[in-house]
Parts: sequence; structure tokens; C-alpha cells
Amino acid sequence: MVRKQSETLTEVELKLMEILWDSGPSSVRNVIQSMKGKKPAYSTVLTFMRILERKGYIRHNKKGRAFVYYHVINKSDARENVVSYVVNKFFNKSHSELLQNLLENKNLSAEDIKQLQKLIKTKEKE
Amino acid sequence: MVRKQSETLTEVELKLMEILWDSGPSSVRNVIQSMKGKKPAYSTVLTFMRILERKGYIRHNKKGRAFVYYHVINKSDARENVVSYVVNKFFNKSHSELLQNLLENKNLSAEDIKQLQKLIKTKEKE
DNA sequence: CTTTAACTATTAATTAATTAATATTTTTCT
DNA sequence: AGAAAAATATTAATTAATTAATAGTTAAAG
Repeated sequence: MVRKQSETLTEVELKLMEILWDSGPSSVRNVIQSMKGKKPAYSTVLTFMRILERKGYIRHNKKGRAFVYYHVINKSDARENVVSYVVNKFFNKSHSELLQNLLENKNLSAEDIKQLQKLIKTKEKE
Repeated sequence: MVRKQSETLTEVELKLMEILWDSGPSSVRNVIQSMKGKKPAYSTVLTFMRILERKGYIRHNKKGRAFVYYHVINKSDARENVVSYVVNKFFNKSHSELLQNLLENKNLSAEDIKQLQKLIKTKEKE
């Protein structure tokens, strides 16, 4: 095995997934329309839709002449997945190590801290 | 621009960095010795040392005939870096969104929760 | 001083990721 | 039906990541 596929969404893949998550089922043309900034070529997007489909992230139905793509994994799953990757590779498979790192190194607003306390309190009761 | 370099350590790169972090300055041979499991070819490791050096993660000194490599970024920096990447791309640039996600979705032990509460308490006073 | 052992440097090869041009196919309009 | 429009499919091209063989250098041993 020379090079394995990414276990997580790559940057372009993620950008396209975001559109499906936000806009719902879309044709290639729809996807491009939904993109802000400089639009990639039609064939570029098409290529990625195929890749995403091959990887099992999306599927499509034929609607008239066009393919309408829709996600089969949602944003939470994708987040879950990338967090697991990072935890496994960089944080010794320990979620709490990552958590502690975040709490220690990031400047959280007072707001954030209040929120987190609330969350932990609910966690506590169980 | 067709393909940009990874903003974070790739899997093999990380594995090699771990060795430098854990074992300190090492020649290619040393690095291979420190690896458990199936050892890669000498030239493979050498190639990656060059890549890591080109990317600015490590440097080397000549010691006798061999190059001794040492890290110039530490583990915390690497973790920091990958977390930022994930936060920016997957969590809407919001660290606290990632935090909440971790708290909500992961099964944390009672131990973990206790720890976190302690951490938050210290954060609170500031 | 020459052989050889231990390195480094060069070259190669393969797949993934990214971007897109061009060729085909399928509708739709006249 | 035939032309034009709108899609999909095919092909291509480039760099990164990964793995390693082989060539070239340097230092050590006899």
C-alpha cells in the first residue's frame, strides 16, 4: 500500500459537504451557485461529487437530466470523525487529554466558561 | 496551485516526530532502532527527515559521519497546530464549539469530569 | 593506501488530492 | 429531425505523501 485515502474529509471535500448540509440536495450546478468566492470549473465539482460518492459520503438520484446529490453522513458525524482522528493520532487516544489541552491553552471568554460549567453540571448527574 | 502541503503533520511525519520528542536528538539509525513494529527502509526514514527539515519541523547537526536530527517544534506546538486546523475547518473557527462537542458526545469517566471541574474552577478565577 | 562499512544523495515509483479541458450523451427548442 | 443547450463521462496534468532501491561519499579498519 503506497498511499491510503484520507480517513477524514479533505479540505475541498469538506467545502462541498458544507454546501449539501446547508442547502440540501443539489445538482452540480446548484452546488456551484451556492459557492461564494471564485467558482471552480463544473467538471471539477463533478469530479469531487464522484469522489465523495465513491467514499460513501454522499449519494445521488437522477432528476430530469441532472444528478441531485445528497449527503448520507451529516456534519456531526464528520466532526466526530475528525476529532477521533486527531485524538487517536495526536492525543494518545484520550479525549480528555484533548479536552484538558483546550481548556488550558485556549483563551476562553467568560461566556464560554459559564456555558461549560453548565454543561459539566448536567454531565455530572448521571 | 495544484496541491498544497499539509498544514499539519502527516501520519508518518508524526510518527517520526514522536521519536525525536521521546528519545531526543537521533541519527537515522537511532530513529529506526527506536521504532517498534516493522521497521521501514533506511532510505525511507532519511527521506522523511529531509522532508521534515524542509518543512521546518526539525534540524540536524553533523556528528561524525552521521546527521543527528532534533526537533525545533515540540509536541505542544504540533497539537496546538492540528487542533487549530480542525477548529478552523470543521468547527467554524470556534474552540468552544469543539469543546462543547467533546463534552456532549464523548463518554467521559467520572474521573475526567472531576478533573475538568477543577480546571474550570482555576480558569474561572482570572 | 585500499577495501569496506556506514552514511547521505539521487532517482524512482505509486496513489491521493486537486483542478480542469474535452468528449459524449441526453434533452429541449425550433 | 436537427441544432443547441445542459449534463455526465473520460482523460489529463500536477504536486504531495509514502516507500524504497541504488548511486555516491566519507570515514574507519586492516
